Amino acid sequence: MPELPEVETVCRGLSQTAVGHTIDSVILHRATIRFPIPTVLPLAAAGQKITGIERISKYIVMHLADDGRILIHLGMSGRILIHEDTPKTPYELKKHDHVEFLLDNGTCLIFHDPRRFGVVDYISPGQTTHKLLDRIGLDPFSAKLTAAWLLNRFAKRNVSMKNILMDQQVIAGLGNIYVSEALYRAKIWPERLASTVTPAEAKLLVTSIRAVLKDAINAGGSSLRDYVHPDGKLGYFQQKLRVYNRDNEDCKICHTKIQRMVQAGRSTYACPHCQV
DNA sequence: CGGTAGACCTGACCGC
DNA sequence: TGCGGTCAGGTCTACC
Repeated sequence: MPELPEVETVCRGLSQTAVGHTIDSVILHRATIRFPIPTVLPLAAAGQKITGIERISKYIVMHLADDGRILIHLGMSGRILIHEDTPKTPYELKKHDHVEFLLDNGTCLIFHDPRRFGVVDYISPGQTTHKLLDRIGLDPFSAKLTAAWLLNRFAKRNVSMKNILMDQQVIAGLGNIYVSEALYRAKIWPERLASTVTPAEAKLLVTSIRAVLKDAINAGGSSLRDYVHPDGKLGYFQQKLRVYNRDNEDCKICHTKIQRMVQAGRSTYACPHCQV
């Protein structure tokens, strides 16, 4: 369930359970995901203490004591399961458990990804660039993200608001759910061209994006358990969604029917009355 | 360069 | 119960 709030929730869970502990071993059960998982990962990571967990947009970065890093992206269906291993309750490997990280405190971290759109990569200590990290845009919570910055990026862009907000090279972290939610709060119709956005709209959009993500992170905090005992479904913030997946249901503000449309092959939801 | 389909995968669900 | 179609939280790559 990975957009930025879910990734943030995973990172907070990992910070609590994994930071300060040493990786005893890494087991690759299936290295053929979106990109092949480097075969050096187990050797490079074994014996390394995890010194920190960082979220970079939707990427999870696990910092190691020797300044190496493990990079994880959850794709569409990825999860990180945290299992407290004891001699009596060893972790039972399940289908689509592709990587196991065994820590010295008995914790077992499992990268689980049925659709295999996710990424697990190893960045060695000296490596300063990365194909995937180098191209991502501003974090939504970055102070650099202002209405003026957005207007500049939106200028003469001949794409819909939905699609430009999905573009991770502009703002990195929004996904299909929260783009609809942010545009609803900002009262902007998803098919509007980016170049037509006004300064006032851009200002409201910035606050809307942050508010939506913050709300979801707060709700996601209570769904941390899902990553320990995953049940495989949408988290608690599903109830908090105002337009996403609410096709033909009433707008919570004006009671107009929420409309579903398809943009770039993905569902978008919006209120035809509140959003212009 | 900007913009857009297609590609990669599995699983859940729905109508027949 | 089975089968085919559709849809799903992402984003890279190839092509106009």
